[in-house]
Amino acid sequence: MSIAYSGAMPAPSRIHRDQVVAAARVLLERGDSALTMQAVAREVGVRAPSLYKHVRDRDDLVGLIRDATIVDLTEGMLEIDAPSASDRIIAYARHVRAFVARWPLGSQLLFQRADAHSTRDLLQRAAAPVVRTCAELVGHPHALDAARTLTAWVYGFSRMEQADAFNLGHDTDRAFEFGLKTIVGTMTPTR
Amino acid sequence: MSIAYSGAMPAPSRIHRDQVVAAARVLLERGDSALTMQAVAREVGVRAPSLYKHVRDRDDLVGLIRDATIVDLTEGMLEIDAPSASDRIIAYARHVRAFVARWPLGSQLLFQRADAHSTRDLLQRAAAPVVRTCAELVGHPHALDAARTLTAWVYGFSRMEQADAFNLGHDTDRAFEFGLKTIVGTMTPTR
DNA sequence: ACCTGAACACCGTTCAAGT
DNA sequence: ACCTGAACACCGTTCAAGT
Repeated sequence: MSIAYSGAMPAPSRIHRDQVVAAARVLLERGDSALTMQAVAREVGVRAPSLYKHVRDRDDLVGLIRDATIVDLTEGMLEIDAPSASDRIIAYARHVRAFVARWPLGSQLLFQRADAHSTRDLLQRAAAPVVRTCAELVGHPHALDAARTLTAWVYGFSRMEQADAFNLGHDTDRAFEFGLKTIVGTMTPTR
Repeated sequence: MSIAYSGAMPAPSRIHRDQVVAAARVLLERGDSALTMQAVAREVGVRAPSLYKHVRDRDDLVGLIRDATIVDLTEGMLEIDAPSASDRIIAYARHVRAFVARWPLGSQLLFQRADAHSTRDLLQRAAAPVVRTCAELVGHPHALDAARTLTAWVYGFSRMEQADAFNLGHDTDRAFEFGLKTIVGTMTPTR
């Protein structure tokens, strides 16, 4: 045997917090009431009380889901690399829409009141690529305002779409592209 | 005594469903976990089991909160009456923002998945004034698209604001007016 | 015909006891 | 040092018994 091992050695953790959070994210998508500590525990092959070695309580777990969701979204944003700034903005918006469609419940946590400083940092990091690209398009003085306008719209639209509000159902893609063109149009004056 | 009364007469309901829902709306704003059947019951002066004469279960109650919230929002919209169409659009947007600020948790229900047909109808009725005014501004072909773009933005912005996301804190009013001017600007070409 | 106490199921959480 | 069964508190919900 390659590694010295003693039977009296403390038991190494069989699970990692990331696995817990990942399992919880999936369960949440089956509805808020599906996210029970027992279900999460079963999913990671352990009993419910063991989870409290990795998360403080259920609220803490939900907070961790939120953080993981923001990080996941950010990673997708960072993979986007289009030549022109306006193409990049468009790609960002489409990515957010697809992300919300993939994690409808999880993405609802994004803009839930967040007191935790760390969460606010993560949100800021997620927004950075959009703000940067907006700066290229409209200059620094209005970059932040423009980025917020785009973000608010794309988030709101995606949420409405998931809720199937306003009978958006019929032609969602067309409706999305209309709004996108409208918003991006204000950043790229015809020349 | 003015009304004939018999002691054997069935007891008339001491509470009305509207009171239950109204109490529940207020409790929800203290956090989702504050909305317990017992708390609602206490608020209307009754015991928890009695509530089941008026609502099917807790999920049903939340659905009723959502519906009442939409109706409340709609009533506020209908009170708005500005001379010019663009002034009305601006007033609608500001009203939504103020409404979300007043009912942050309740308004989160607005764009939660709704299967109930009645809820979809209520949402449509809430949107009607905005759609109508957009038609005045941009003509019928794009009225729906324009209304959706505005609605998505104002809802998204308000939600971000309530979440205190992106450190919006500093100058929210200015940020809101910037976005509003941007969106309304696309509906009222400078002439 | 509404209201209630008692009872039950289920979930979050703690903790002493295992390994 | 992690894991677990047992136990407890709390909440949603049902129901038989009151009026």
